[in-house]
Amino acid sequence: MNDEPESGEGGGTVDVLIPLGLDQAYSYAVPNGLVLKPGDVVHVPLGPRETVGVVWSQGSGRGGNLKRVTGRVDMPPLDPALMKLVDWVAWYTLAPKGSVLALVLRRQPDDTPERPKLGVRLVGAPPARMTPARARAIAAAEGGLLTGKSALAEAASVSMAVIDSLVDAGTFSVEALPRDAIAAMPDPDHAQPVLSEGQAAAAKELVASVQTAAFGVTLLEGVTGSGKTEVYFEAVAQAIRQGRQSLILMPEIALTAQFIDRFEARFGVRPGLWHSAVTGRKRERLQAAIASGEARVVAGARSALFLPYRDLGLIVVDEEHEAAYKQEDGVSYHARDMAVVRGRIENAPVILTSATPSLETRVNAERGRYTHLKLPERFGGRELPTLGLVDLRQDKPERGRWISGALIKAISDNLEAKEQSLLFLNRRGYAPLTLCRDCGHRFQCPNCSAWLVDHRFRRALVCHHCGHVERRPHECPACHAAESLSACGPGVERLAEEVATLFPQARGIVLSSDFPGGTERLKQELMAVASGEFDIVIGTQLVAKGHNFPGMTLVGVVDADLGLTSGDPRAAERTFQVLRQVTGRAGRGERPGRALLQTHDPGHPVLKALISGDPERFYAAETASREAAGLPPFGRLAGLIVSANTAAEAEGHARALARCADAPDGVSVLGPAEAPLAVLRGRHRVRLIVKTTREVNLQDYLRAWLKRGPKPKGSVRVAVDVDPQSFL
DNA sequence: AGCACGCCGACT
DNA sequence: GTCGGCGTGCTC
Repeated sequence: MNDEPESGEGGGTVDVLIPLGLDQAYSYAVPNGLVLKPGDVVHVPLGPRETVGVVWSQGSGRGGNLKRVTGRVDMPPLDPALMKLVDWVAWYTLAPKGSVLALVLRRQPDDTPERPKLGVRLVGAPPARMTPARARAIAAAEGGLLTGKSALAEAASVSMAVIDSLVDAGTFSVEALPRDAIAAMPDPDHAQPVLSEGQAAAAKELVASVQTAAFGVTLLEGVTGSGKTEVYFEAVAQAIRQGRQSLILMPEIALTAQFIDRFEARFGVRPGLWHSAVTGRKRERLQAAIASGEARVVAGARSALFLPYRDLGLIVVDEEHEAAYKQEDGVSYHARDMAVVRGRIENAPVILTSATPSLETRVNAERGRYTHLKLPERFGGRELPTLGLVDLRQDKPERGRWISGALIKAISDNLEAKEQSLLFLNRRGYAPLTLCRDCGHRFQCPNCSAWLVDHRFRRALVCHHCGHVERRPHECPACHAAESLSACGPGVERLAEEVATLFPQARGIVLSSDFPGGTERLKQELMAVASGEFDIVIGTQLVAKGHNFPGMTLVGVVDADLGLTSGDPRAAERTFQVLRQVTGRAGRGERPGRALLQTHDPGHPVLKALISGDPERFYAAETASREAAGLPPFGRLAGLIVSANTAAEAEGHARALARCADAPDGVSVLGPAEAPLAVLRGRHRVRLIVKTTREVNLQDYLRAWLKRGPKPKGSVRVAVDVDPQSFL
């Protein structure tokens, strides 16, 4: 029966990939009686211990004295499509194959036995001694239904002790609650959505793409409130009708109760939820349900991409432009791109949704590789806010002030009308720079080249790059002049000071990621803002997305130029996206909204595109400016990260890489001069932008380069801005 | 991922 | 003189 009679091992040999940082599968002998095929999960000896691994191929074994496979693991085998995905992602990200396999195999260190949740049921006579609390508990359990113990206690507003006493009295029986269904069957016809004409047309196209069951990517573009979710739900419904699975990828923070409610309203059940907070047995059960095909719809963060779906019929990437899709530690990949690749491998249509599509996605849409569907209007007749620029050269705030006359007027009007205002400034702390008026000394981070940000509430100087914190001194450390330190520029804390001076009667709040009291308090405050408890919100990026503020009718962007001048090739794009998001916060309730953006450069193409309301204009402007700067077009970029211990070392590596990369035709490095030096936790990382033409396979080139050197001392990683479509 | 080996800083 | 820091290398 065996093809390899020469080996003493009747089963021949297999190459086993181990989920560790190994790029090559190791060969093992297969003991007699064991039949293994690619995809099988096995136990193998590795050095002094045992590990799991996956049979990657039949033996190309090196004959001789191989260790033997210990045995098969009782687990469904990896299907060929998933193996292909692992191979592809490893090749593309330059990560060892084993590291990518680890994303798929994710062994949860979890031995917690499943603790059945206990419920109680009203079965017996009331107890001899009745008390008001007992009566309430019995009333709440009326009907003889099995109710969760703690839920019942809460419903009757009694303590658990009361329930327990009733159990002892024989009034209640204790039974195990049925395990909550991890993946109930969604009903595609549970609730028919009401779609506008435009939405229905887009939905029809998406449904058709699911019906053909062929790979294809559709960009579904529409502003917040245009009903993107309802539209792609129709594609999900179609996949359910066909008995196939759907994956909805979303940024972790987007997996909110709000989304789940909408899903439940449409399909009658909750989707399978996959994110970092789902752990233990629940995670295991969901994984099993996904592998068996029982879980029809999975909504998950980026790691859901590597789950073993049995029959994937649709992938949705919600908010495709979100930076959260980038994984930068370990295997660095962009989940949106890998989703497209998985769709191709599984032959499933892919839907990307966004209000502000990323440039690479726009490029793909423009080149016709993606179908582009637009939902132009806000649903329900709600108007988009009107946007206006304030020219700070004309309307100049006083020295040490940052709010222009026009914006002050707008805020006062809003206060008078009892409507909320949002002041957006993407800068935490009090002031971004502190200097000595006497000697000109500037406070700089000892690790990085960045200025230290004054956090006055915390009485500290903080580096926003590496997290370095020092006390804010009273005298200049260079010239020892007393009381000479001066804050330069505004942060949200300083802005709050100005707001308090200008509008002493207004109720204001500062919302930023260093909100005192942590995330929980922050959530509470967001709710408080939504219910109208504050008049003026001063916030960073944090307020740009997420919570809806129905009473917010004015958004003032304090410094719209911030982020337009940085050396980062994606800075303009990010600025455009965040400004579009934050200005879109105005007028989400009953009343129409408006936004004022303060700028020193009203003619800036990014701002003009923003004001026009047409994102295509931003894309056109960016393309033109990149061309003018001699930068390669988007879609052909790779970021290369080189780590080193000193700035000089990093610089040297960068040069070596640049020289090396210049060798083949079509690959070049936009040298270290253009690569901003960033320092992370005391370790310098140089990011190089490598450009390639489509004729040259950058991945293969870099892989070859890594093998033959000159090898830099630090680690080298390839970031994930390359466009995988070029290689599909 | 573990685990060994190996090379420089502060201690019994 | 050693203990121990973690950088680098190896596991069929």
